[in-house]
Amino acid sequence: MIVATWNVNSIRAREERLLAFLARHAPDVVCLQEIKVRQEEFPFETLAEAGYHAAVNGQKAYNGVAILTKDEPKEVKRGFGDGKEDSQARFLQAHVGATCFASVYVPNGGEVGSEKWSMKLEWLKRLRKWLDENMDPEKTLILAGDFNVAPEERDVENPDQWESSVLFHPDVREALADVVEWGLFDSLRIRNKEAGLYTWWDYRRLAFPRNDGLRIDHLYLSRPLVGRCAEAWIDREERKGGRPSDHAPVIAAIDV
Amino acid sequence: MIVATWNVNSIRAREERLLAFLARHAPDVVCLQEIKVRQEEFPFETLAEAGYHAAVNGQKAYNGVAILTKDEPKEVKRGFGDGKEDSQARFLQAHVGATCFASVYVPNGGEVGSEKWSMKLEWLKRLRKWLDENMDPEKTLILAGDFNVAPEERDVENPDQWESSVLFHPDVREALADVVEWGLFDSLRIRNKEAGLYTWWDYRRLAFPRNDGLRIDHLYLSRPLVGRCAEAWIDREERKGGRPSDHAPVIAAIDV
DNA sequence: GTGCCATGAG
DNA sequence: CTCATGGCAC
Repeated sequence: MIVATWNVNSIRAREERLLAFLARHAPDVVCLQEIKVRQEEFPFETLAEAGYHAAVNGQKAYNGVAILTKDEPKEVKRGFGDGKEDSQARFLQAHVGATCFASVYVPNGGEVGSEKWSMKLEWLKRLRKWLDENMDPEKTLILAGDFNVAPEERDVENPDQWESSVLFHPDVREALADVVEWGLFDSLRIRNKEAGLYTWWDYRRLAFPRNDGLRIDHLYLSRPLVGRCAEAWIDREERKGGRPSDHAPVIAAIDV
Repeated sequence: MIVATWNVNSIRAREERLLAFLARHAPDVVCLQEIKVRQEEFPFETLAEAGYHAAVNGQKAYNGVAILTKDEPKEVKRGFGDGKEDSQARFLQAHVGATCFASVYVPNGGEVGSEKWSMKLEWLKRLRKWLDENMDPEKTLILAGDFNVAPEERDVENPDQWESSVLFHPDVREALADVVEWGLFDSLRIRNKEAGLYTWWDYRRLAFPRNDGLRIDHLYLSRPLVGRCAEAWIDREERKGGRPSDHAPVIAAIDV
C-alpha cells in the first residue's frame, strides 16, 4: 500500500499537478492539506475520474484538509470532536479497512510569543488529547500532514537561523515530541537517518534552489505498522517545473 | 501582407494564446489593445523569440496598446501628440516601410450621458483631428483597434437592446462616422456585407454561445490600400477553448 | 513568491 | 464572467 501526505497550497492551483502525482505514484491513500476550498468547490468529479474517493474538511480561503482513497473511506469525521468550536478546518479522519487515517494541518504559529503561537501549542495539546481519548496505540493508525514543526537539528538546513522561529523553536519541538510520545513513529526516520531531507522551502528567499529547507511534513505510524513499512521518502521531483507547492509530498510503502 | 487587430484583455493572461495566434496566422503586423501592463512588464523577449518586434504604449492596470511587427517599426509615437496630457494609454503609431499603422483603444464610455461618455465622444474628435493634422488620405494608413462602437444595425445582434448603450448609441455612431469620413475604409465591409459578424461578446450573460455580439473592433484602410485588400475576416476560432479574450481578432490580407 | 480575499472595471 | 488592484497569510 502506498500512502502519501502533501500540503498542496490550494487544490485549485494544484489540480493538474495533483492528477499527475496520482498517476505517477498510484497511492492508495493521500492526505492533503491547505486545499483552500469549501467542500462545494472541491474537485470531486475530476478525482473520481482518476479513481479516487475524497473525504473533505473544507474552508473558504485558508486551511482545509482532505483524504483521497482508492477504496471507499468509512467513519469520516471532521475536527477533533472534542466539543470545542473549530473555526478552522485542520483535522480530518477516515478509515480504510481497519486502518485509521488522519490528515492534519497544524497552525503555523505566526510569531513566537504571539496569540497564534499560543494557539499552535494549544492545538498540538488537543491533538495529543484526541489520540489519548480516541485512539489505541496498538491499533493501526496513520497520522500525516503538515505539522509546521521540524523535530530535530538534522531536519533543518540552518538550525541556528530557525531556532527562534515558530517552525523550530524548542517549545514547539517539545509539544510535537509530546504528541509523538503517545506512540507514533516517524516513517521517514525508520530507515533514513541522514540530515538534509526537507519537505518545505520558503517561496521567498528562493529557498528551494539553495535547499534551505525544513522537514515539517510528517507521516507517522502507530507501532503495529512500523515493521510493515518497507520504505518512506520525500518526493522532491514533484517540485520540478511549472508552479509547484512550497511543500514536497512524503510517501510511504506499507504492507497491509 | 497579413495585418491583424486584437483586444487581448491582458497580455499577461493571454500570452500563450497570443503566441498560438501568431504561429497560426504569421501576421506581419498586429495591433493590440488592453495589454494592461507597463512597458517594463511587456513580454518583449517571448515575442522576439516568436520573431516579432514590439512598439508599446503601456499603462499599469488598464488600457495599453501595442504594435507587433516582423520588420522593425520606425517613427514610433505614443499618444496623439496634440499637447493634451494623456493619462490613459490608448493610442500608438508606428511605420513599417511606407505604411503608417495606428493601434487605438477608444474609451468604452461608461453610461450614456456620464463623464466617461463625454470623454469617449471627445476622444473620437481628437482622433479625427489627429488624422486631419498628421495624415494624408492619399497615403497608406492602417488604423485598427477596439473602437467600442458598432457602426451599423447589421453589426449588432440585438440593435434595439443596444441602441441605448454606449456601444451603439446614435451619437457615438455619428462620432465614429465623422472619423471614417476623413477617408477611411472598413476592410471587413469591402467584401462582406452580411449581418451577424461580431468581434465582441459580453463575458457576463454568456453572450458568446448565443452569438449576442457586436462588431466594435475595426481595421480601417486609407484609400490607396482598398484595392490591395484581398480579404478581411474575423477570427472566431480564436475564442475556442480555454480562457479567451472577450474580443475576437480581425485580420486582413493586403498586397503591399 | 504564491495563494486567497474584496473591490472596481468592462 | 474575467481581468486588474491592494492587503493578508504563510
